[in-house]
Amino acid sequence: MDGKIKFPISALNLNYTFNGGQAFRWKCLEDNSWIGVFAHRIWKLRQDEEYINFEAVKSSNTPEEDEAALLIDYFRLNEPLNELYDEWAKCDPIFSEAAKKFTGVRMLRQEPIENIFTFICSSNNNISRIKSMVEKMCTFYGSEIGVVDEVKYYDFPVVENLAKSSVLNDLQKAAFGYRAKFIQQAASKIVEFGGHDWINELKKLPYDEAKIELMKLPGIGAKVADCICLMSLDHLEAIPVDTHVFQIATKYYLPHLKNVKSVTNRVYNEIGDHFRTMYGKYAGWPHCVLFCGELKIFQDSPTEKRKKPEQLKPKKHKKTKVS
DNA sequence: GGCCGACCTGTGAG
DNA sequence: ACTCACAGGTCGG
Repeated sequence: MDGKIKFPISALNLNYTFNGGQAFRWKCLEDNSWIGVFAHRIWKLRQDEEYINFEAVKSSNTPEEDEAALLIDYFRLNEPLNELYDEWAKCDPIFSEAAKKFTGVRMLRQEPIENIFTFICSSNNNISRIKSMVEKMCTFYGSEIGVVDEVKYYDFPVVENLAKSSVLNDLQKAAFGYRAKFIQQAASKIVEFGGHDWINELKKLPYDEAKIELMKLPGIGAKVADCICLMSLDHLEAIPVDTHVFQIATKYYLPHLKNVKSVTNRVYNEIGDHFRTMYGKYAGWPHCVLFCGELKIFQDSPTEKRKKPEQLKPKKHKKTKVS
């Protein structure tokens, strides 16, 4: 490994953080290390009790940087997570319960362009297809960073590449469906608005104004805009209200919304405001912890199935890997 | 301003 | 094998 950061595993859980619906490019390898891309590098991460061990591969034309600092920024390691958990637990017994299992969930600070186009793909879509679409964008339009374990890794494409007119046809052929048009058009608009300067403005604007700006892009409605605000623009009070969050809200906090026909703008804002009133400025973070509790991927693990008895049905042809 | 239906396509449960 | 609802929603009427 290239380096290590002294950081307890109790305050960063890579599994919950990477599989909690924030990012779509991280993969867990058989030796329990994680491999993924950000900051123009291929990262291999491996934790032990005390340290985050890391290895970073970059292309020859990528400038040197303090790579530990890049990790600290990406994982927001300077945020005292245990203290924050304590605060949120005081505000909310439901959080307190979820926090017992979901420790070390960190809001990543992702790259806005990647975040924007990933979440345009996410709408009305399933996780595995979202992942494959993101990888397609990277291999089609991203530059190769390097090879690790005989696998090529690509950077997320620059926005100018996604704005090209040929992208529409390419992505339609690659089965992107109606999102092909959203991607090409959104990229064009971002370039038109000023590219990275526009992105940087969004970070400086107040949350609600940044959200309005984002919603000028095709394929970005309230929910996706909130994902982007929360995950890559440092607006941690954003609460993306999707089907899962709606379920959580009606089950635990706002039962009167149980039989609304659809999540209208009014309902959407009521749910977000409820979380913000409860938790304050960082509301999106504890929301993310609660969200983990709703995800299928984190349920029914053999050691802790206590949710639904009917899921104890015998599984056919289930092969268990023995390591 | 709120509500409703259509929407590309792959995945996974039945 | 073969449906068919659904997937971290958005858009236009």
